[in-house]
Amino acid sequence: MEELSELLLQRRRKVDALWEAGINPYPNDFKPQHTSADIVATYGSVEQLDTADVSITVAGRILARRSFGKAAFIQLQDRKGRIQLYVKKDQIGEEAFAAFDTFDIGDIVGAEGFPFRTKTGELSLHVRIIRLLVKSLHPLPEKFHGLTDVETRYRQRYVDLIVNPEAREIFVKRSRIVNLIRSFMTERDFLEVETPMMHQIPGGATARPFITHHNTLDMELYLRVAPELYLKRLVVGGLERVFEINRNFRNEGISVRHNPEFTMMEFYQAYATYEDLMDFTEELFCHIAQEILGTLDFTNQGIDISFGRPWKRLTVRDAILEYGDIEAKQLDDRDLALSYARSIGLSLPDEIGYGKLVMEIFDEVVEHKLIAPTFITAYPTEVSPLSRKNDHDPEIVDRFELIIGGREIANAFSELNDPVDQKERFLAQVAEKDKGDEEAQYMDEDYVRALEYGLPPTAGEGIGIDRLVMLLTDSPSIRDVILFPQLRKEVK
RNA sequence: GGGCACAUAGCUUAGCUGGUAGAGCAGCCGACUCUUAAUCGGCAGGUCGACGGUUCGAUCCCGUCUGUGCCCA
Repeated sequence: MEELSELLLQRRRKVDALWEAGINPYPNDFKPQHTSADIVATYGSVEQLDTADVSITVAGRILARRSFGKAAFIQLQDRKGRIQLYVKKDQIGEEAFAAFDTFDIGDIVGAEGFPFRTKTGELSLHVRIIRLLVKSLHPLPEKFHGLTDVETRYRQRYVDLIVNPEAREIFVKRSRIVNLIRSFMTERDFLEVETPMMHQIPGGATARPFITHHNTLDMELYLRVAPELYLKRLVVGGLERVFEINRNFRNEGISVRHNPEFTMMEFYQAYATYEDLMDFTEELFCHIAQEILGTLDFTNQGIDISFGRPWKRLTVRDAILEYGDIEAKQLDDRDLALSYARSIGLSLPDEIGYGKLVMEIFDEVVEHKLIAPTFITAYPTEVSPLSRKNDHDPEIVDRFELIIGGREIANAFSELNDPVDQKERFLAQVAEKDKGDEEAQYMDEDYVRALEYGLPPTAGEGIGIDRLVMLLTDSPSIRDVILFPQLRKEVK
């Protein structure tokens, strides 16, 4: 038997007392017909309320209570917001008022009454009937500061959502953003699909997978790191425009930008190029910002960001030359570039490939400096095993990443649809894996076979939903936009 | 994986060069029929994250561990 604090014991005694009095502390027979927002919508603009014959029913959690002996104000919170209730002894009756007196902050109640304005003009509900619907056994956090301890906010998100309206708003916005994306895609004739989360061969991204096991089939399975290879199989199958909004899992570190499971929207459009997708992305992002923020100009963590079009486009090479302290002939020479990389503090093996080296330099000297939306293009073929080679320069691919606020938000490319080339690229990845690169990709024979049937010329893109939500809700950490972020085991 | 910081009542927190803790809110009792961080009087609530060490004595100093945050890889 766990030891309970005085506070918790008091609440439990109240529940016991209710049972003993023949009252169920957890009834389920109350149907609220209105929300707090309904009351405001209907009566909020009416100055003189003559509504004593109106009947409103609401339900919600008691967040605050101000008692005066024979009357009290309580603040009720439901899914739409908050509304003040006025409870008066000579209105609800002696017995009901005695019961009401035992209600605690945190309890869930149902009430019936009529709207009115208090002396100070606040629209409130004048209660005729009030009932306990759920007895809460825990005291809520302090009313003024709320819950600020980040660990508790993440571990007990339900408490965070009860007492911190800002937290709730973030997740309401997140839902709206996802809905906007979904309808934007659907209106452009994209088909929403669901592809496997459990892969026999993890593919579609350079990342370490989570491994799991299927008992009946006695087979190792991997949680997907990306849906890419399955979505492109669908394009082979003739579903020329598809998208999926779902979770990816990557067995990597946790940071303010990384959660082991995170949400991506991936989409593929036949007969499009990566350049088409840059325009498409600008349109999508501007649409979302306009709907969510009402503007294309906003601030994120105190820094001004504008979605004003057109967005800057820059090759990886030009970006390094612009933001790094390095000359072109230095960057273009592998050995000189390697010594430059080491001079800025990167520790890299001697045998590192030139493409990887360039991206290491890019990540170090450029990425965090790109605040305004910027499309970075012309990625090394070596680090892009699923992208189409550039027609004029086989060392680079037709790919871009979108960087906003110093963070990668999207990744897109014209798809590699030459099965012979794809097989060679897979083999190069396998060689890297054999050399010990745990992030290198696996050979996927069936995917090559699908390409052999013919993948239409296609472009595809992945957009990080969590990071997009961070951007539009001004959240400093990915944990603020994921309802239940991953944490270590809780200590008792 | 490395570095730095933090962990005190349900919540938000104070606590000086080491002498075993103080507040606000919440709670309980009492007063109060228009408050909104309601007000007024009283009361209670703490193995100071865990385990070791130093010391006559540790919330405080040292070590290890756990959790969290930030930075780096």
